[in-house]
Amino acid sequence: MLEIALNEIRRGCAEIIDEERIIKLLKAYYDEAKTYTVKAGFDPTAPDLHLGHTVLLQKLATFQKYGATVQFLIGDFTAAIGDPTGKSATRKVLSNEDIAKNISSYTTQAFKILDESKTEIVYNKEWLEALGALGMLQLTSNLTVARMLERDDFSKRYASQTPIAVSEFIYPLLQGYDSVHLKSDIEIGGTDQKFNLLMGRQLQKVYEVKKQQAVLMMPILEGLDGVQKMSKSLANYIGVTDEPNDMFGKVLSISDDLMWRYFELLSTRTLEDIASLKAGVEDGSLHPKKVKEDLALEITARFHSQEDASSAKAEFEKIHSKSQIPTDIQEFSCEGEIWIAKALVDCNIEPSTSQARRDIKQGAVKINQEKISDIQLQLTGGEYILQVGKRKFAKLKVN
RNA sequence: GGUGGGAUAGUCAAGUGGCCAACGACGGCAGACUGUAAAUCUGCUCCCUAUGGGUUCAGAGGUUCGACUCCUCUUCCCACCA
Repeated sequence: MLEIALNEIRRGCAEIIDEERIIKLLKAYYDEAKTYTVKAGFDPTAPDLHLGHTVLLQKLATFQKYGATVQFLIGDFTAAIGDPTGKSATRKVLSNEDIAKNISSYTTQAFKILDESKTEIVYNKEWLEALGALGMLQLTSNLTVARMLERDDFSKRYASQTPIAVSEFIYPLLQGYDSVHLKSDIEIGGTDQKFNLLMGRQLQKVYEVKKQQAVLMMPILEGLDGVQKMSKSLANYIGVTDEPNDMFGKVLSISDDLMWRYFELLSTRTLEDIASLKAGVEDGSLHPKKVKEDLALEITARFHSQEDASSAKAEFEKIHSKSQIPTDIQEFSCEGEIWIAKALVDCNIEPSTSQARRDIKQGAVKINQEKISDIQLQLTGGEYILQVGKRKFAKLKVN
């Protein structure tokens, strides 16, 4: 029993600190039905979750399966202040309303994966605001500058003379203090959070919370390009609220190599299953496309439904494999005659008539499945299916 | 506070008086090839019913027949020194 649980917990992890502690907690759960807490912090600045976030959520769900209560920590305190971090564009300071709105959409999305009955939503504003200047000073006195500079990010920036705001030193402390207040048994986060996660351990020791939290780090999920981390700003993400068709298509568009990574971190299949799939692909008995389709189905079904997933698959095949026209196309209409380039722009499938001309010249534009080459073409009365490239469709009615 | 350097298309980055709608790289789009991909090859990548016209090189003025290029001011960045 314990072995199985542990293996599942270890799956895909980048690093575990104090695994002994986790084993003890699991043992206590099996022997005495004692539960424990797992903390994970979320930043309510971005209301849309993508698959990168779900890696963490799924790990939390695994813990729930094995006796954990999840402390779903919302960093509303830090969000209200803003983050001066130099590297990414300075975070906006959010209004309370925005934060509240983000939080509610956040949690609805999160509960597609997490078990709500075993989740406790906590807000760090509650105790951080109460900390006060004195508490803050006490907190900072636990740490030396030298220790702070151990953090990779800081030391690099210091060496390269990139500015570091003093408040940036405070953030890890606050995050660590969250663990003190919540008396978390385990905290999980991305590998980029290592320093902050360890801070929780250190502060728990100082503040004499009986035990130090174990730390489990998940790797950062690569985006669709397979190189950079999945993030909204890089537009290489799969959002959990994406339409089934989009979601299915996006999963299918990842490279074969990346697919295994997604299997490990996102699929609920067992590791043995995945290993045998991989072996099958390697010896040629399984087509990689087929395997990837299964992954796409699984992921789509998780956030929508089994039916949505299979119809997304059918739709996809219709468009791509058989190069037919999708079922749902946006419809437009206009009066009288219309010039083809203008029509494409009006139907939102081309950004400008200049671009439309170029695409027509290149043979990327089809009307009713027929390639066209005449830039001057005028459309007169009738219904047309306009297509640019493989993906952009529109239906136009000319009256 | 002082002294230098910089701001060019989605990003990086050439261009230092006309040959500039602006080299190149990345990204993006399209075509071929495929498995829908990836890799590869090719073309395109400011706007406009276009063998032409318009608007661009941080902003505002100026010099000049002509300015991304020279001058002045403004804004913002960066480096060195305090």
